[in-house]
Amino acid sequence: MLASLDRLISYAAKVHFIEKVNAMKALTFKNHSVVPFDNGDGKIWFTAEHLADLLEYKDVKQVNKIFHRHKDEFTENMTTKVTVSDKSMTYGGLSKEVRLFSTRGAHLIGMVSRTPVAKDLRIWLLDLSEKESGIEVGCLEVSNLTQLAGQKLHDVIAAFDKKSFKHRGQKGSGLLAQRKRDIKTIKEATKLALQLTQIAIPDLGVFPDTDEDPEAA
DNA sequence: AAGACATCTATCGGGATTCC
DNA sequence: GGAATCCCGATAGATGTCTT
Repeated sequence: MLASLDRLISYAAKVHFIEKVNAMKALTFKNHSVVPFDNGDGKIWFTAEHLADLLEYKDVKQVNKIFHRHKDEFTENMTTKVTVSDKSMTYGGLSKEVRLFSTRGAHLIGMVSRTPVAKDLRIWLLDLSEKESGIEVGCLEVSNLTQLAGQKLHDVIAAFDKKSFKHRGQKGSGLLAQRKRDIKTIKEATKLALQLTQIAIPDLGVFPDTDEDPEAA
């Protein structure tokens, strides 16, 4: 009895946590609120169900119908199929395959859809796509650092390192090579910064193959 | 150039079937 | 059992032609 109560509380806590996380990630279009599918790659993915809701289709199947009519127009980064654990796609249960659409894929669905809201949805998706792809890690111009001084100089390097790790330091992101170049730049910048601020430079050693969180350091 | 009309094309939506 | 896929009739929207 107590054990099952324990499980119930634990489950309720998980559900509450998931709902809070989802609420934070929810995207709103008109009076529709959708939580993008977390495919583990940091990108925004919509399920056919999401798109059917956004396009105000009565039948969820319409999105898949549209996709199959135009499947030759979709590239790999526009749509993918994943296996999820259950309908909530977040917690336990049976597994099933679900088709996902990226913001570009969703936009293409919107292009061929003729529902009254399709036009507005296309604009919304374009904005979303721009925001998604507009992640600006920026660049660290070592030569420009001489114009900065003191703490400001170190702040700029730390900010760049943080952004670089966040957007390029994740496994599977395909950007680890860029992250290594960033680390090299950060080393140079740090060396220069320390010279400018007249502090002795410790030996930074060889860069590891696996990246570490600059926050954790 | 703009409006009216006819024709064509693609989508919608419901139902049936297939597949995992 | 449910998602994916296929089929088909109705129809909205696109396109081309003609007239003013």
